[in-house]
Amino acid sequence: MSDTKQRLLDGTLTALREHGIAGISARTIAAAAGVNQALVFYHFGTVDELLGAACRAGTAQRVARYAQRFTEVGSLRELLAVGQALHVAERELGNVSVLAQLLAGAQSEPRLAAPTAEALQLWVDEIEPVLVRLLAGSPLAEVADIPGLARAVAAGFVGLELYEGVDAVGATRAVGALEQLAVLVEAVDDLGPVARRAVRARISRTARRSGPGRPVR
Amino acid sequence: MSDTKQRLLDGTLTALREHGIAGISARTIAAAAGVNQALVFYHFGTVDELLGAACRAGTAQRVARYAQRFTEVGSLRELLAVGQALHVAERELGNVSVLAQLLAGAQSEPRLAAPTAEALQLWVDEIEPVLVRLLAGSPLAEVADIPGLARAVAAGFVGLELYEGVDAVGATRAVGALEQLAVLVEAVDDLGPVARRAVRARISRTARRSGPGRPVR
DNA sequence: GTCTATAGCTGGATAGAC
DNA sequence: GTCTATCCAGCTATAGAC
Repeated sequence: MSDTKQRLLDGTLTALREHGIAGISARTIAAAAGVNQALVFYHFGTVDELLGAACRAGTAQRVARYAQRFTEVGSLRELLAVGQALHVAERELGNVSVLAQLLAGAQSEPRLAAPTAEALQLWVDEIEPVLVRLLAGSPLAEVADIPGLARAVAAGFVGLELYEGVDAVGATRAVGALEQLAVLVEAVDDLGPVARRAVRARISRTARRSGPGRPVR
Repeated sequence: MSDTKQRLLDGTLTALREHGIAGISARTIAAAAGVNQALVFYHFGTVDELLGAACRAGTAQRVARYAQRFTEVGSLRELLAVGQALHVAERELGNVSVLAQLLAGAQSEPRLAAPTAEALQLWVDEIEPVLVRLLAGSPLAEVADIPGLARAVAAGFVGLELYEGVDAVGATRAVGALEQLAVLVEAVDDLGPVARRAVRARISRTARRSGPGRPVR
């Protein structure tokens, strides 16, 4: 990868963090990258193409950096802790708030939809096996759609990132509350056999009754 | 409220839905509102001011429309169903995807932060009493920070809206999985006294142990 | 591959007629 | 209050020198 191309990819992420999707342009990107504005078009054709490429490359890099940590997660609360660490680190250097900006842009720019969906999927692909592992044998796993849950976690994380940008105190509080939810799930998993059977019975009964609640496969 | 002012407020929401925060301008707003471009500045001074005003007014209107339904919610899954209905209706007419756009814009436009935070708070103020009511007597309520949970729900909803724009199938699946989580919580609430005590004991033990998990008050 | 220069357009914002 | 006209900044994209 040529140096200039990489500088443009990095500069795109920096510019997205500083100016948001509303303030992005070949000029703001080039300024952040420290290169000439015309090189955006020489190397990537259009600004949107560069945005898509930066989204893919940047997310892949970040995901690779956290892959190891995900495999070491041993509980739902540890998963939340990794999410917290990721959030703090990425707020400074990274790619998650960038992903939120690109998701917002993709809502009305169809050409951004595919790259952003793929980038989010990279995170989902990390989260999903962790959940499969953590919830193995849990009553929840018997009725819940784990891939769906992984998607909810990834999407919810993006929503919390955006919320954090306008209300840091509220966002901290929200994360704390989610930790309590994780505690509940873990508590159910740690129940004795009798109570556990009761929960399981209750869950499968409810799941059978409710059509729209069944996981989509 | 003068007719033109209202048309501009409505036109702002339409323009945000059609072009996103990246494509918003006095001209696109005026076109959507069917008025002259200069009137944006006459009535609101700047585009950002108009964005803030539209955010407040539009959200207040939508929240009022759903307030009644929130009071009628009798279970967590009914709350999710209201969220679903809201999502479907707002995707066509509304204000939630607009809120996502404004949140994205607010990340790098400090003047948008206050209005968007207030708008999100309007939704939180609806969700919070519902959760208080639904979780009264639940083991979860004893350790969880309900206001925090309401914030997580609102922020997560925004994240799901953004995700839906790039992967509709994945988003549907995510919502289905959340419904299963609601089933779990309800199942715990419906347990007999013995099993219930076991869960409660397990939860408070874990809650005491984990510093960062305690609700912020 | 990288630069300067520029065409052509869209944007925020204002002046001034009505 | 609303319109036309306009200034000027910033934008995408390309042409052409180096």
